[in-house]
Amino acid sequence: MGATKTDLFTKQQNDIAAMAKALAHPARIAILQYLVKKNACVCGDLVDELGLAQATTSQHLKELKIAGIIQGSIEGASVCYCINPKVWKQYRDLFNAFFKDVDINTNCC
Amino acid sequence: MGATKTDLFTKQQNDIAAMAKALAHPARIAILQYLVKKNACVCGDLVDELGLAQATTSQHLKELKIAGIIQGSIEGASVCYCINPKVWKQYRDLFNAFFKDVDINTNCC
DNA sequence: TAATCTTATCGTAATATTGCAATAATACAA
DNA sequence: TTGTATTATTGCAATATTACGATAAGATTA
Repeated sequence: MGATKTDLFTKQQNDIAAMAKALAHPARIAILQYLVKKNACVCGDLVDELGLAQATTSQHLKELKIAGIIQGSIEGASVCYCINPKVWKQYRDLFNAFFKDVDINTNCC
Repeated sequence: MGATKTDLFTKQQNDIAAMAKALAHPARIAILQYLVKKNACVCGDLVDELGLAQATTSQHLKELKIAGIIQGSIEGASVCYCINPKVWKQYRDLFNAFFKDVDINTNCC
């Protein structure tokens, strides 16, 4: 026990949950907002931006990379990160599909 | 160490992360999709629907209730659940705001 | 080359989440 | 009242996440 029983659910349900999990930490939200705000590659200053230890920041970046929503490229001694716009749009579309069209009058409890 | 350092981040960042966390499990996605599909109060059959133990299902329902996205009302011996449309729309709007307007050409890495 | 800078990874501790059996609590039926 | 049905809570074990110091790996500089 302790591990999520993914086999009980559809691929789509697991996919949505996995995307949500990637967003389920304020540091990762902060990283994504920073990259979106800069609207470009950001090299090196993410550790200063967050206030977390370098190892912790690196770990959050790794999770976002594994989720596919950001990408990094080595630029000399440092690494440049940016949003992966294709995956970003996939996230947006999946969440939009999930949230769309709930009748306000559903409230019957 | 081990606990999220929420004080390092803005209220908005913590709010988005908290919402994402509520959605970050396939069982909770399945519950929400089922309630949306039924588009009404659902009494009692959620345990059969999920395939998880009754205690586990109850725990996921509790998390969704704490997040505010569903509400339950006692109906005799059983409990009826439905989407809280107000909170649902808040989620939708916050995610929409988060995902909107990322230029496809940001990709520069 | 040696020192320095940047990022990733390892190891470890603290905390959180997931899952379930057992049990409690409440409502209803016989 | 007694039994049954439904949901919540408790207690526990397994696993996952978060955080950070130490260290490694690679590039740049002196």
